[in-house]
Amino acid sequence: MELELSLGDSPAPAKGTSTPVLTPTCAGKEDHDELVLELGVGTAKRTEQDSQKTPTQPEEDAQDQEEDGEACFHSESPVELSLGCPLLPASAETGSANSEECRRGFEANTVLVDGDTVQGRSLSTSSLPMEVPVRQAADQEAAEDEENSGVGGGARKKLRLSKEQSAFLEGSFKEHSTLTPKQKSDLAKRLNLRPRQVEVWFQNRRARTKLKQTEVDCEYLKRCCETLAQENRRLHREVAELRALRTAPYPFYGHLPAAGFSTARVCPSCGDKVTPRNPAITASSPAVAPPSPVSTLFARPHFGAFTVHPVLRRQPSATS
DNA sequence: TAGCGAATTAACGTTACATCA
DNA sequence: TCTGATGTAACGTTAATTCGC
Repeated sequence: MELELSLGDSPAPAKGTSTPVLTPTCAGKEDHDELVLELGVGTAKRTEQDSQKTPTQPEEDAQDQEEDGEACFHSESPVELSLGCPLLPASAETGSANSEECRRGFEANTVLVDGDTVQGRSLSTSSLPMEVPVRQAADQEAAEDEENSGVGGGARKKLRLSKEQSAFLEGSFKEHSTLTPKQKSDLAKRLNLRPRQVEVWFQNRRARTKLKQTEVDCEYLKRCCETLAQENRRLHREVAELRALRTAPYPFYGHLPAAGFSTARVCPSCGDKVTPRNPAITASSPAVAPPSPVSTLFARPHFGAFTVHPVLRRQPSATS
């Protein structure tokens, strides 16, 4: 017996991977939930030069800031954008108190007026008595690198995004798992991060989502395998039963009701209607074969609400 | 050339456990 | 013996890097 296990279409099979192919569902959702960013701040033009820099290239970091167009995030020039906050009520976008809360959450990378730096760690800024938003932690890092560049300090510092930043990115990710250059730069400005950081976050987030989905698929395949093994055993037993009955003496048929002869069964293997020559089979088992557990298997589970519409997977660059 | 996926590195946080006063 | 503080190894998470396509 040969059983074929199909998990649906696989639009872009991963090369060299043994993991199940991921098939996004709910395609088209993004068509309606596309986060629209209407900003007039700066341009989306941005080179990826910073992707080539190393932690030991502070001067490029500084240059990076200029190229990003948001070189300095000083308190005297806060970025006021009307980007919708997916995790907050609509009023949060209208400059209300909620909007202030939303924005305050992204000022985690702050320095107290007395000069106590927080090194980009997550902290509750609302409890701080007085603070001013300053350069984002990566910028501090660049500054520190500048200081340490001559001392051979090559250890890279890891920024820890604040809860609010992560939450906002999560919300944005739920809207669209990929970014256009404009979305990237807008998000970066909104969250007080570098565009490169936003890009990296989305890359990592996609990888995590895929990993989770792979785990879900793995569990699903295990269950499929178990159920198919059970089905296989059941069919083997049925075959053995049939063989045993075929060798049974002919008068055996006499004990069976006549109705058994007219009842059609469905072959569980091929799906064809079968009129049993040996009605004993029909009598000893339901007229209609019980629903195979296999048939109920293929409602494939999906991890989370993350979906990628094939059309949206590669969004055209806004600058191209 | 930009953008992405995959693999990898490394920083950081958490937890369990051992040790000691 | 119990308890709280301390140190640390192991492990998980995730930002960041690198490379190839």
